[in-house]
Amino acid sequence: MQATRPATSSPLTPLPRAFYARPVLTVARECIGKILVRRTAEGAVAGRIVEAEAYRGPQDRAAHSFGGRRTPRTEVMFGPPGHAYVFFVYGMHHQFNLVTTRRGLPHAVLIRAVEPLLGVDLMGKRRGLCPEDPRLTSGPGRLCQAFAITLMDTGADLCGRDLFLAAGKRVRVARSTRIGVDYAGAWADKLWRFADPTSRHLSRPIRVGIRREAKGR
DNA sequence: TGAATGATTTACT
DNA sequence: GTAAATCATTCAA
Repeated sequence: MQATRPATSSPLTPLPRAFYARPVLTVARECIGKILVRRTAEGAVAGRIVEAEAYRGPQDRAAHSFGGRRTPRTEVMFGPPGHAYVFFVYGMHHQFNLVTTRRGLPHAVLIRAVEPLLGVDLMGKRRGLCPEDPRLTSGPGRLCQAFAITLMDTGADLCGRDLFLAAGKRVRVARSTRIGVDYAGAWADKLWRFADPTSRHLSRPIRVGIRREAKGR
Protein backbone atom coordinates (compact mmCIF):
# COMPACT_ATOMS: atom_id res chain seq x y z
CA MET A 1 0.00 0.00 0.00
CA GLN A 2 1.30 3.40 -0.94
CA ALA A 3 2.05 5.61 2.07
CA THR A 4 1.30 8.87 0.28
CA ARG A 5 -2.05 9.78 -1.19
CA PRO A 6 -2.54 11.74 -4.40
CA ALA A 7 -3.21 15.45 -4.27
CA THR A 8 -6.79 15.00 -5.42
CA SER A 9 -9.90 15.32 -3.30
CA SER A 10 -11.46 12.20 -4.82
CA PRO A 11 -10.54 8.62 -3.99
CA LEU A 12 -8.65 6.58 -6.57
CA THR A 13 -11.49 4.21 -7.32
CA PRO A 14 -12.63 3.12 -10.79
CA LEU A 15 -15.42 5.01 -12.51
CA PRO A 16 -18.47 2.80 -13.11
CA ARG A 17 -19.08 1.14 -16.45
CA ALA A 18 -21.92 3.59 -16.99
CA PHE A 19 -19.28 6.29 -17.58
CA TYR A 20 -18.17 4.48 -20.74
CA ALA A 21 -21.63 3.37 -21.87
CA ARG A 22 -22.46 6.74 -23.47
CA PRO A 23 -21.87 8.42 -26.86
CA VAL A 24 -18.17 8.47 -27.70
CA LEU A 25 -18.00 12.27 -28.05
CA THR A 26 -19.46 12.64 -24.55
CA VAL A 27 -16.99 10.19 -23.07
CA ALA A 28 -14.05 11.84 -24.86
CA ARG A 29 -15.01 15.29 -23.57
CA GLU A 30 -15.61 14.07 -20.02
CA CYS A 31 -12.30 12.22 -19.94
CA ILE A 32 -10.51 15.54 -19.65
CA GLY A 33 -9.66 16.12 -15.98
CA LYS A 34 -10.18 12.48 -14.99
CA ILE A 35 -7.34 10.51 -13.37
CA LEU A 36 -5.74 7.58 -15.18
CA VAL A 37 -4.47 5.00 -12.68
CA ARG A 38 -2.09 2.13 -13.39
CA ARG A 39 -0.89 -0.52 -10.96
CA THR A 40 1.87 -3.02 -11.73
CA ALA A 41 4.37 -5.03 -9.71
CA GLU A 42 6.75 -2.08 -10.10
CA GLY A 43 4.34 0.25 -8.33
CA ALA A 44 1.47 2.63 -9.01
CA VAL A 45 1.41 5.58 -11.38
CA ALA A 46 -1.36 8.07 -12.05
CA GLY A 47 -1.91 11.12 -14.21
CA ARG A 48 -4.56 13.69 -15.01
CA ILE A 49 -5.94 13.26 -18.52
CA VAL A 50 -5.52 16.47 -20.51
CA GLU A 51 -6.03 15.32 -24.11
CA ALA A 52 -8.23 12.69 -25.80
CA GLU A 53 -9.77 11.96 -29.21
CA ALA A 54 -12.98 10.24 -30.30
CA TYR A 55 -12.95 7.57 -33.03
CA ARG A 56 -16.41 6.81 -34.28
CA GLY A 57 -16.33 3.79 -36.52
CA PRO A 58 -17.72 2.33 -38.68
CA GLN A 59 -18.56 5.63 -40.41
CA ASP A 60 -15.40 7.46 -39.34
CA ARG A 61 -12.74 6.96 -42.01
CA ALA A 62 -10.01 7.69 -39.46
CA ALA A 63 -11.08 4.80 -37.23
CA HIS A 64 -9.60 1.31 -37.37
CA SER A 65 -13.17 0.02 -37.29
CA PHE A 66 -14.09 2.06 -40.40
CA GLY A 67 -16.53 0.21 -42.58
CA GLY A 68 -17.27 -2.20 -39.76
CA ARG A 69 -13.90 -3.85 -40.23
CA ARG A 70 -13.83 -6.58 -37.63
CA THR A 71 -10.43 -8.27 -37.24
CA PRO A 72 -8.53 -9.84 -34.34
CA ARG A 73 -7.11 -6.39 -33.59
CA THR A 74 -10.39 -4.47 -33.61
CA GLU A 75 -12.49 -7.21 -32.02
CA VAL A 76 -12.42 -5.66 -28.55
CA MET A 77 -14.07 -2.49 -29.87
CA PHE A 78 -17.12 -4.53 -30.83
CA GLY A 79 -17.43 -5.80 -27.26
CA PRO A 80 -18.97 -4.13 -24.22
CA PRO A 81 -17.84 -0.63 -23.11
CA GLY A 82 -15.34 -0.04 -20.32
CA HIS A 83 -12.52 -2.14 -21.75
CA ALA A 84 -9.07 -1.22 -23.12
CA TYR A 85 -8.26 -1.21 -26.82
CA VAL A 86 -4.46 -1.12 -27.20
CA PHE A 87 -2.71 -1.23 -30.56
CA PHE A 88 0.88 -0.99 -31.77
CA VAL A 89 2.10 1.33 -34.52
CA TYR A 90 5.29 2.34 -36.33
CA GLY A 91 7.02 -0.74 -34.96
CA MET A 92 7.59 0.85 -31.56
CA HIS A 93 4.65 2.75 -30.07
CA HIS A 94 1.57 1.57 -28.18
CA GLN A 95 -1.69 3.54 -28.14
CA PHE A 96 -4.29 3.31 -25.37
CA ASN A 97 -8.03 3.62 -26.03
CA LEU A 98 -11.24 3.29 -24.04
CA VAL A 99 -14.01 1.23 -25.62
CA THR A 100 -17.25 3.18 -25.30
CA THR A 101 -20.96 3.32 -26.06
CA ARG A 102 -22.42 -0.18 -26.43
CA ARG A 103 -21.73 -3.71 -27.58
CA GLY A 104 -21.66 -4.02 -31.36
CA LEU A 105 -20.82 -0.35 -32.02
CA PRO A 106 -17.01 -0.01 -32.42
CA HIS A 107 -16.42 3.43 -30.88
CA ALA A 108 -13.32 4.32 -28.85
CA VAL A 109 -11.48 7.20 -27.18
CA LEU A 110 -7.72 7.57 -27.67
CA ILE A 111 -5.97 8.94 -24.58
CA ARG A 112 -3.29 11.27 -25.99
CA ALA A 113 -1.74 13.00 -22.98
CA VAL A 114 -1.79 13.14 -19.19
CA GLU A 115 -0.14 15.26 -16.49
CA PRO A 116 1.96 13.15 -14.11
CA LEU A 117 0.46 13.02 -10.60
CA LEU A 118 1.76 9.91 -8.86
CA GLY A 119 4.76 7.67 -9.39
CA VAL A 120 6.72 10.21 -11.41
CA ASP A 121 10.04 8.58 -10.57
CA LEU A 122 8.82 5.26 -11.98
CA MET A 123 7.55 7.04 -15.10
CA GLY A 124 10.91 8.73 -15.53
CA LYS A 125 12.71 5.41 -15.17
CA ARG A 126 10.48 3.80 -17.81
CA ARG A 127 10.91 6.75 -20.19
CA GLY A 128 14.62 7.22 -19.61
CA LEU A 129 14.01 10.85 -18.69
CA CYS A 130 14.19 12.93 -15.53
CA PRO A 131 10.80 13.02 -13.75
CA GLU A 132 10.38 16.74 -14.42
CA ASP A 133 10.74 16.40 -18.19
CA PRO A 134 7.52 17.59 -19.90
CA ARG A 135 7.95 14.80 -22.49
CA LEU A 136 7.22 12.21 -19.80
CA THR A 137 3.57 11.69 -20.74
CA SER A 138 2.74 14.32 -23.41
CA GLY A 139 1.80 12.02 -26.27
CA PRO A 140 -0.13 8.79 -26.85
CA GLY A 141 2.99 6.67 -27.25
CA ARG A 142 4.83 8.47 -24.47
CA LEU A 143 2.13 7.90 -21.88
CA CYS A 144 1.85 4.23 -22.77
CA GLN A 145 5.57 3.83 -22.11
CA ALA A 146 5.34 5.76 -18.83
CA PHE A 147 2.32 3.71 -17.73
CA ALA A 148 3.71 0.39 -19.06
CA ILE A 149 0.63 -0.15 -21.22
CA THR A 150 1.23 -2.77 -23.93
CA LEU A 151 -0.65 -5.17 -26.17
CA MET A 152 -0.95 -7.39 -23.11
CA ASP A 153 -3.49 -4.89 -21.78
CA THR A 154 -5.85 -4.93 -24.73
CA GLY A 155 -9.24 -6.17 -23.58
CA ALA A 156 -8.50 -5.28 -19.93
CA ASP A 157 -11.56 -4.38 -17.89
CA LEU A 158 -11.35 -0.69 -16.96
CA CYS A 159 -13.59 -1.40 -13.98
CA GLY A 160 -10.82 -3.55 -12.50
CA ARG A 161 -7.96 -2.65 -10.16
CA ASP A 162 -4.91 -2.40 -12.40
CA LEU A 163 -5.92 0.07 -15.11
CA PHE A 164 -8.81 2.47 -14.69
CA LEU A 165 -10.10 6.04 -14.69
CA ALA A 166 -10.99 7.82 -11.45
CA ALA A 167 -12.91 11.01 -10.78
CA GLY A 168 -11.16 14.37 -11.02
CA LYS A 169 -11.87 18.07 -10.93
CA ARG A 170 -14.06 19.68 -13.55
CA VAL A 171 -12.11 21.73 -16.09
CA ARG A 172 -12.77 23.80 -19.20
CA VAL A 173 -12.43 21.72 -22.35
CA ALA A 174 -11.35 22.99 -25.77
CA ARG A 175 -11.77 21.19 -29.09
CA SER A 176 -9.72 20.85 -32.26
CA THR A 177 -9.18 18.53 -35.19
CA ARG A 178 -7.56 15.18 -34.50
CA ILE A 179 -3.83 14.59 -34.91
CA GLY A 180 -2.29 12.44 -37.62
CA VAL A 181 -5.47 11.54 -39.54
CA ASP A 182 -5.12 13.70 -42.68
CA TYR A 183 -5.69 10.56 -44.77
CA ALA A 184 -9.31 10.51 -43.57
CA GLY A 185 -10.59 13.20 -45.94
CA ALA A 186 -13.54 15.18 -44.58
CA TRP A 187 -13.47 13.17 -41.36
CA ALA A 188 -10.17 14.82 -40.51
CA ASP A 189 -12.03 18.14 -40.20
CA LYS A 190 -14.20 16.91 -37.33
CA LEU A 191 -13.46 18.64 -34.03
CA TRP A 192 -13.13 15.35 -32.18
CA ARG A 193 -9.99 16.15 -30.21
CA PHE A 194 -10.67 17.38 -26.68
CA ALA A 195 -8.12 18.98 -24.37
CA ASP A 196 -7.48 21.19 -21.38
CA PRO A 197 -5.97 24.15 -23.26
CA THR A 198 -4.17 25.41 -20.13
CA SER A 199 -2.12 22.24 -19.74
CA ARG A 200 1.60 22.26 -20.49
CA HIS A 201 1.48 18.54 -21.18
CA LEU A 202 -0.43 18.45 -24.47
CA SER A 203 1.06 16.45 -27.34
CA ARG A 204 0.54 19.59 -29.44
CA PRO A 205 -1.09 22.94 -28.59
CA ILE A 206 -4.74 23.55 -29.41
CA ARG A 207 -5.12 25.46 -32.66
CA VAL A 208 -8.51 25.31 -34.29
CA GLY A 209 -8.92 25.76 -38.01
CA ILE A 210 -5.25 25.51 -38.96
CA ARG A 211 -4.67 22.30 -40.84
CA ARG A 212 -2.90 21.60 -44.09
CA GLU A 213 -4.90 20.32 -47.03
CA ALA A 214 -5.20 16.56 -46.91
CA LYS A 215 -2.65 14.89 -49.11
CA GLY A 216 -3.86 12.58 -51.88
CA ARG A 217 -7.58 12.36 -51.71
C1' DT B 1 3.83 -16.26 -47.87
C1' DG B 2 5.14 -11.54 -48.93
C1' DA B 3 4.49 -6.58 -49.33
C1' DA B 4 2.63 -2.38 -47.62
C1' DT B 5 1.69 0.63 -43.98
C1' DG B 6 0.78 3.22 -39.79
C1' DA B 7 -4.38 7.33 -34.48
C1' DT B 8 4.37 8.35 -33.38
C1' DT B 9 8.69 9.66 -31.46
C1' DT B 10 13.27 10.96 -31.80
C1' DA B 11 17.32 12.76 -33.75
C1' DC B 12 19.26 15.51 -36.91
C1' DT B 13 19.89 19.55 -40.79
C1' DG C 1 11.92 21.84 -41.33
C1' DT C 2 12.97 16.26 -42.77
C1' DA C 3 14.00 11.36 -42.08
C1' DA C 4 14.79 7.10 -39.74
C1' DA C 5 13.51 3.66 -36.60
C1' DT C 6 10.94 -0.97 -36.60
C1' DC C 7 7.09 -4.63 -36.36
C1' DA C 8 2.08 -6.08 -35.63
C1' DT C 9 -1.46 -6.21 -38.57
C1' DT C 10 -3.82 -6.49 -42.78
C1' DC C 11 -4.66 -7.84 -47.38
C1' DA C 12 -3.63 -9.78 -51.79
C1' DA C 13 -2.23 -13.90 -54.01
